[in-house]
Amino acid sequence: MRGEASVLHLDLDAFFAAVEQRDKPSLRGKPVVVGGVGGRGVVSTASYEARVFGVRSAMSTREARARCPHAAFLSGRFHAYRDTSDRVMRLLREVSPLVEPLSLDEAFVDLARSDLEDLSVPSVTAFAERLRERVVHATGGLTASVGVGTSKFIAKVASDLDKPDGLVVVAPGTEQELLRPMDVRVIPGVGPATAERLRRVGVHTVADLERVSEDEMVRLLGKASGHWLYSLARAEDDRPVVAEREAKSVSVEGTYDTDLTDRKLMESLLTRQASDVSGRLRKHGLSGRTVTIKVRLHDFTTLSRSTTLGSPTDSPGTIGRLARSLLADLDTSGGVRLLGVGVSGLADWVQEDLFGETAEDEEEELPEVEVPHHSRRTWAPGMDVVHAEMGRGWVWGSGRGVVTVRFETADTPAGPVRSYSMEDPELSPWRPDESEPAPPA
DNA sequence: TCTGGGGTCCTAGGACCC
DNA sequence: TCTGGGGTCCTAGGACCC
Repeated sequence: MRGEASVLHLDLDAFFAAVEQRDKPSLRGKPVVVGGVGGRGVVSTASYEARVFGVRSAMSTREARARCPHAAFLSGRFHAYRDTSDRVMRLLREVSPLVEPLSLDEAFVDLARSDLEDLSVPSVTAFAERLRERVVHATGGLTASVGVGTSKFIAKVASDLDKPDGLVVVAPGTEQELLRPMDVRVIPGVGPATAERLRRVGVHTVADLERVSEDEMVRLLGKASGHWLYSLARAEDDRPVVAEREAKSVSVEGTYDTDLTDRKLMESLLTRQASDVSGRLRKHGLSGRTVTIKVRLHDFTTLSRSTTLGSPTDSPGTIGRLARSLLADLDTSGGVRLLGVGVSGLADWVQEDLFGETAEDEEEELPEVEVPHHSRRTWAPGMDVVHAEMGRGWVWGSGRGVVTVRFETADTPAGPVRSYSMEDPELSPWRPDESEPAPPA
C-alpha cells in the first residue's frame, strides 16, 4: 500500500457488446448479448440494455434468451475486440510504461511511473478524467470506468463503484472505511466456495473478516488464502504493477452441443486440438513438457490426466499422440460434453532433436476436401450433431460455423479415421424446412 | 438439454533422493 | 523388530478470475 493514490485500474464498459454497438448502429440503445449461441453457450457480455432484463455474464444463453428474447444474440468477433483493446493498451502505455493488462478490457496502470508529478487526489482525478476522454476518442466511442487508489486492490474496487462510465479516486487513508461495509466477495480470491465457508462462521462483510485472527483464517481457508485474506481485509496489498508476465500454459477446449460417445470421434477432436495448441505454441516460440487432457462427462464431472516428457515439445504429432493415449485410460461410456488439450511446463526453447527431424513426429497432412453444397444445408447452428453423406466420407457438424469432416475410406474400412475441421460462416443460418440425409450406420 | 473458454494459483498425496 | 525429515517433482482436483 502506497502513500499516494497512484495505482489506476481501467475497465471498458460491457466491452464486447459495446464494440458491437459501435460497429452496428442498429444495435445502439438495444439489448445485445455476446456469448456462446449454441445449445450450451453462456453469456460473455451483456449490454446495459440487456442487464435491465437480468441478463448477466456467465449465465446460460438459454436463460438469457428466456429473460430477454428480443435481444440481439451474437457469437463475438474477437479480432474486432483485440483490435480495440490494442488501441486502448497503446494509449495507456503512452501514459505510463508500466501497464498490466488483465484481459482484453481491463488493465492496471502505475501512475508513479507516469509523467504526472503531482499525485494528490485532485491532480490524479483530473488526470484520470482526461484519460477516460482519450479512451472514448481512441476507441470510437467506448466508455471506461476507472478507479484509482493506493493499491491494486483498492483501484479495482474503486473502478467498480460507479459503473458504467465512472471515476472513483479513493483518498489515501480512507481505504478501510470504504471496505468495511462491503461484502467479503469484493476481495479478489473470494468466490462462491470461500464466501460460503466464511458465511458459515458468521463472516459476511470485510468488517466481520477483520475480526478473525490470522491463525483462524489459515485454519479455515488454508495457508495461502488465509494469509492473503487476512492482509486484504486490512487493505494491505503490496502487489506491484507488472508489465510482462510469461505464459505458463496453452490450452484449447471445446464443449459440444451433444454429448460425444464415439471414441474415434473424440480422438479426432483431440488430434485437432493438439494441432491448434501446437500452432499457438510455435507462434510464440514456446514448447512445454507436460501434456494434459481435460474431459467433462455428461454429468459435469471434470477429469484431467497429464503426462510429463523429459524434454519440451511443440509437435502436433507428439501432443496429439499423448492426448489420445491419456484418453484411453478414461471411461467415457456415459458421454462427454467437453474435451480439451493443454501444454504446460513451458520453456521458450525447443529441445534440439539429436537425431534430426523424424517424419513420424509430425502429424500427417489432413486431406483438403470440398464440402459439397448438399451437405452444407444440413448443418444447423446450436443443433445436435448432424450427419450428412458425402462421397466416401460423411460430415459431422458441431458448434457454430464449424464442420468436422470425417473419412472412412472404402479401401480401409476398419483403418485409420481422419478428420479435419473447417470454419465456414456461410453455413448459417439453418433452414429447418430442409430434410436431412440419414446418419451413417 | 442448467452450467464457455482461456487462463492462474493452491492443496494434497506419493515418489524419490539425500 | 525400527520407521526421521526436508526438498523437489509429478499428478489430480478445485477455486477463482475475466
